[in-house]
Amino acid sequence: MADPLEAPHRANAEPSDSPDTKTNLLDAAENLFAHEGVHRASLRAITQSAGANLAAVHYHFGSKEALVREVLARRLGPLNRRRIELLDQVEAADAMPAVKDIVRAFVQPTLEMVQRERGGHAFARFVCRTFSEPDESFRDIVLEQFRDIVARFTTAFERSLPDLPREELFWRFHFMVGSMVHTAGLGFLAHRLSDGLCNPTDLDGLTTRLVRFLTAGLEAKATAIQEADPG
Amino acid sequence: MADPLEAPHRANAEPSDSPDTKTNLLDAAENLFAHEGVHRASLRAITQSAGANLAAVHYHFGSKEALVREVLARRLGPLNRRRIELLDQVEAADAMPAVKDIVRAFVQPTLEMVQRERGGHAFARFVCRTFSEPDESFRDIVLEQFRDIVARFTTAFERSLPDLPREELFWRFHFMVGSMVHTAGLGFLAHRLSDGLCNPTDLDGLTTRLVRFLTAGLEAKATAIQEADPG
DNA sequence: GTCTATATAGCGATAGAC
DNA sequence: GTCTATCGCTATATAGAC
Repeated sequence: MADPLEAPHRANAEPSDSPDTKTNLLDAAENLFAHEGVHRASLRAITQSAGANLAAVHYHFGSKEALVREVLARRLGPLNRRRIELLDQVEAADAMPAVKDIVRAFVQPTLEMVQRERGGHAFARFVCRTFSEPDESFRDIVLEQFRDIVARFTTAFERSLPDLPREELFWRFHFMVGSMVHTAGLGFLAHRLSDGLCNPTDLDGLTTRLVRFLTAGLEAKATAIQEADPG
Repeated sequence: MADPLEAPHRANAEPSDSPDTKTNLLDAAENLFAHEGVHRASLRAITQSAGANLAAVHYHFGSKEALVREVLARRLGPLNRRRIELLDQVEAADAMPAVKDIVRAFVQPTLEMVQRERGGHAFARFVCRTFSEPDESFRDIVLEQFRDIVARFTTAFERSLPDLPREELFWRFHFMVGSMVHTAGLGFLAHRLSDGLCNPTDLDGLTTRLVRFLTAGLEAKATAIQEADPG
C-alpha cells in the first residue's frame, strides 16, 4: 500500500452516509469489488463494511451475482447516456465535427466520473477488472450497453474520417478504449511509474492530454498493406 | 461462448504434450488463470487438466502463490529481454531513431508472443487481468520487471521527441501501454464489436496498425495548458 | 427488515503409504 | 515422485426467531 492514490480503502468504516441499507450495500460492494476483486470480496466483508447483517445481501438482492449486476448497472447507464448526450451536442453544432470533439465526448464522461463522483475511482477500477474478467455474465453487462456506444461513435468517426477504412477505424476505436480504460482504472500506475511526475487527479490536464493523443492516432494516415517505403 | 477466438479452452485435455509434470502444471495453470482467473482456478482443476495429482503442485512449487509467480516469470523475462534487444538494434542503427521504430520495439514482442507462442494468447490475457488485480504481490511481479523497460524506453523517446515535456511523455507512455495490453489480451473484443471485421490473428496487419496509431499519438504537438484557440 | 445459527460445498494445504 | 485421505478453514446461501 505504498501509494495513497491507489487504495482509498476504509476497511471498517461505512462507505456512505446513506440511511438506506441497500445503497450502503451497493457502495460497500463497489469499493470492495474494486480493491479485492469480486471473488475475494466476501459477503461477510461487504455487509460488515456496510454496517449491515450478513443476511442483508440475500434479502435485498437475492444473491451475490445479482449484487454484482446492480453495482455495474447503477453507473453504466448514466455514464453511457452522458456520452450520447455529448455526442448529440457535438453533432448538433456541426454536421461533420472535428475528430477531437468526438473523442472528447467519448472520453470525458468516464474521466469525470472517476474524479468527481463518490466512489468513481473504485468503480472505474472495477470495470477495468471486469473487462478482463472470465465471467462472461458480468462482462456482457458492460458489453451489452457498449454496443450502442460503439455504433453511434463509429458512425460519427466514419463521417469525420471518410478516408479511413472501416476495419482500421474499428481497430483504432479498440486502441482508444484500451487507453481510456487503462487510464481511468489504473491511472495511479502512471503516477507510480513516473515517480510522481504524473498527477492522475488533474482532470482537465489528463483529459486534454488523452484527447490529444487519441485524436492524433485516429487522424493518422491510413495503413497501406504493402507500403512503398519513401525513405 | 459465442466467439471461438475467445476461449480455446480444452477442459480435460492436457494442455501440453510434455512428459514433464512441472511443465504440464505451468501450462495448465497459465491456461486456467487466463480463462478462470487465479482465484477461480482451483488446484484441483489445474492438476486434473495437467493430468497430475492434486498434491503435485505443492510438491513442485510449494504453494499456489509460488505457482502463480512461476507462470508469470516464465514468460515475462524473455519477453522484456526481447524488447531491450530490439531497442538496442534500433539505437545501434541510428542514434536518434524514428519514433515508430521505438514503438515497434516496444509493441512487437508482445503481439508476436500472443500469436506465435503456444499459450501466448492465454498468457496475455492473464497479464491483462493481473494488471488490474488487487493482489499487489502478483501485480508487482509484472511491474518489477517493467520498471527497467519504462526507464529504457522513456529515455529513447525523450531523445527522439526532445520538445515533449517529460510529464506528457510519461502520460503518452501510459496511454500506449493501455492500448497494447488491451489489444494483446482482449483483441477478440475488437473482433466481436466489429462484427467480425477485425481479425486479431493478422499479426503483421495488427502490429502495423497499432504502431501507426501510437506513433501518431506520441508525435502529436505537446499540450499547452492554456492554449489560444486559433480557430 | 434484521438477526442468529447452520446447512452445504469447495478451497489450499498436509501427512503418510507406496 | 506420485498417490489417497483428510484436516482446517471460508465461502454462499438459507431457515426460522424476533
